[in-house]
Amino acid sequence: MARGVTLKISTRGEYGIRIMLDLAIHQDEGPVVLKSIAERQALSESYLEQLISSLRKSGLVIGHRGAQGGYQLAKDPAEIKIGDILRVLEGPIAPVKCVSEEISDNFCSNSEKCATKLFWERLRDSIVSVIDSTSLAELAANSKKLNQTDPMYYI
Amino acid sequence: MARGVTLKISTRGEYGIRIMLDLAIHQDEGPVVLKSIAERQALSESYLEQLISSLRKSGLVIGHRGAQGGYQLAKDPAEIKIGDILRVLEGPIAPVKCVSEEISDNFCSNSEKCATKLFWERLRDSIVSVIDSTSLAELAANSKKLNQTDPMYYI
DNA sequence: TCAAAACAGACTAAATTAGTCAAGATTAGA
DNA sequence: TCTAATCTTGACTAATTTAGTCTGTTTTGA
Repeated sequence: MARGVTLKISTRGEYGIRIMLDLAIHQDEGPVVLKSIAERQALSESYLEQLISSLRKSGLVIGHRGAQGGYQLAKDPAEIKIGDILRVLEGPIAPVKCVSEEISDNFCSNSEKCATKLFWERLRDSIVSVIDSTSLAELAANSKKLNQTDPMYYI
Repeated sequence: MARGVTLKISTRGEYGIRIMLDLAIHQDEGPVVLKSIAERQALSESYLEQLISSLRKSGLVIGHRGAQGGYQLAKDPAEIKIGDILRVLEGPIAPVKCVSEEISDNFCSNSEKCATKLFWERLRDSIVSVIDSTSLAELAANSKKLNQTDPMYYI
């Protein structure tokens, strides 16, 4: 059986980060229209609409309707962590459900005597520390450094 | 939309670890029949057959056929890392495919100029360091410590 | 020989993923 | 005020993956 890949995220999180990074890079150009993001990233505008809708409802971006409208980051890129984006688009971080970040509904009666639970918690904490210590501002700075001679930046 | 959970593994990996831990704990009782593992863990024997088949083909366990048969670990539990089990049952570690542990088929032409790739690599390495630094022997020792007064151990 | 066990692999239902599509609401500017 | 640009909502769908089930075959110790 051709298996996939372990501990992966879906396109929601992956594309969501690209949307946010695009907004961070074009921050001082006024509202950015979704169509231009979709074109730069070569992704479906309809799909991105779905994703940015979640980002807006969660307060990470602001939408301006009507002509001359578009989207903007709601906060300073330094204040937005990659973990924030992933949690909005993919849910709480948890390699297995018994160590979810959200309050559990004690479905597992053996929690206190569970040896693997300690392991899963260790893994979760390691993931959390990486995604919550990286900000959009860092990624944007990296992107500029990598592409400073290039008219078109890549994400 | 009710979303799931970020960076999770499937039941293949989760149950696979429980199988292996069960085998480690019952190591000196001779071959362990799958049925008894299925009963202790309250999981479907048919499904576990599928999983242990992969574990056997990959050389992590040995199967003894016929009457008085069963399964045994192929190596010392201290030599078996959790990462070995996860890779067999779930595939290579990769939060997104462009940073898969396996050789990539350069599907992404922008790799060198990709700011997010550096981030994904950091996340992958952090995950890998946790799963490859924990052995079955450690989990088994933990389990014994947590359940030493209990006639039935829990995993 | 026979019962207990591993082994093989086709099959399936449900859930998730990765979108598409159509219709409406809001606003800036002519 | 009109209208084009843009956001916003949400129902819908095809493909894939997950999480198993089921039926049978082979091997082996007693």
